[in-house]
Amino acid sequence: MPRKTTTRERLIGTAAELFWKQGYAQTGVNEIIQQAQATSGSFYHFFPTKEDLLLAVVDHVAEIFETEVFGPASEAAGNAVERLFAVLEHYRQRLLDSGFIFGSPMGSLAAEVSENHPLVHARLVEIQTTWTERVEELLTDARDQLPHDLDRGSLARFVVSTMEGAALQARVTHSLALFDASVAQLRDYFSLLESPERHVEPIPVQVRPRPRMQPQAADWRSW
Amino acid sequence: MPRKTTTRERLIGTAAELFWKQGYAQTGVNEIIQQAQATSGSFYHFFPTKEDLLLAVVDHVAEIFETEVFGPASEAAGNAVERLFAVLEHYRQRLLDSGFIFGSPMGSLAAEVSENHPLVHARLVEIQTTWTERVEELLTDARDQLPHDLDRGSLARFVVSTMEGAALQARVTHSLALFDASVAQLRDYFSLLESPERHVEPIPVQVRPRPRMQPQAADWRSW
DNA sequence: GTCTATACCCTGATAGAC
DNA sequence: GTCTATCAGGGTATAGAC
Repeated sequence: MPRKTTTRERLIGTAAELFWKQGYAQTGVNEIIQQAQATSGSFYHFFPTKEDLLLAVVDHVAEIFETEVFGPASEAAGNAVERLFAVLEHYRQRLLDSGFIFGSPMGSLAAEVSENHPLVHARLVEIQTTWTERVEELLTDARDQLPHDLDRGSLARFVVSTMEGAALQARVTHSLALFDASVAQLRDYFSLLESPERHVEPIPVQVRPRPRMQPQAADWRSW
Repeated sequence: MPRKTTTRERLIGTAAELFWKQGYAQTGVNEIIQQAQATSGSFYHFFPTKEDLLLAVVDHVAEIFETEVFGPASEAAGNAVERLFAVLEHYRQRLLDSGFIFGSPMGSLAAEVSENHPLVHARLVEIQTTWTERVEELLTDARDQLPHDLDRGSLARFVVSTMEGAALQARVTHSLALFDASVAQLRDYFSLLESPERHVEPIPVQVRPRPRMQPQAADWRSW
């Protein structure tokens, strides 16, 4: 892999950064070309339109999450819950390394782009779904540490929402305070879930079956 | 208040909607003018530049949150925790009424705009801080229902992050599934916090003082 | 305060030589 | 695959009459 960076790769990489920093619409093609040290001709050779570049950037981001956030975390030490928090730790590191521009890159792109670019929007939803499934898998691996009546799908969605919200706010405030607070609270929640009085083994006799959310969530119709 | 809508108000209102839906940069001034049934001349009479309109829109959104999300919730029935969840319920309603456009309006604007418009960015951070304080006040009102050693600032940040993340994702997926799941989990977390074995009164003798997050969060340096 | 008309620039995109 | 030169169109903003 001593191969040098190709023009195509440079274009995608710098476009990704500029899109995170300034948004898609605010970033001109010329700006990308200039900063990637390419030319107009080669740009339109690789990407017939700006939207094609956007799609490539989205895939690029998905790849980063795979290779630098979820991937490494799944090989982290400790039990499944620890691996889940390793995901957050890696996210945090990306946030820090990028000077806070890598905050909810999917979410903010989606917010800007969803209306006018259905193709891109569909891809973004797809990626987000993948993340939620990844988290749910980790929760399934951790099922023995968690209450047996836990709604893992719901908890996975919660984790992803929190992750994205915290990252977005870290980006906006240029500070990790909110991100760290959120992670700490999430850890506290997990430690309560893992506590013995809550963690009843799948034994017929159930100790004080505290009513879970679903019943009283009746008025929160889910669509 | 039978006063008719002024041109200025119409401009701000439609601009707000268009900015949420398409983003700031993707929305042309002409588009706003047309949809608000105004004209170029009157537009630039009120707003010397497009950025000035953006500032007005941001304030408008803050006002909506005040009058339709936080305000009504603070008069809701029930204890302080219930009032907190009333905030989320009102947010949910706005999300629904707007056809999911009103999802993290501050967060997504901030993401798009922060780099190039320092003034707007500052205002957005300020507003976000206000929300966090509002939530923290509610938690303070609810202090008797919560563990006495609870870090309320941290929990408030967590609630806001979750709220924003869930709203953003509701918007992206055009579904309340993630939002509702997040609220349900948050409720579960609160119910665990409120549970008797956790809720030790400020009595010298403390029952099984489970270590809270702060100690083990040492490596999560907060900036 | 509101209108019409228009200036001016930067945008994404193309053509065709090398 | 890469370059330079250039186009057509939409962008923000202005001028000046009413």
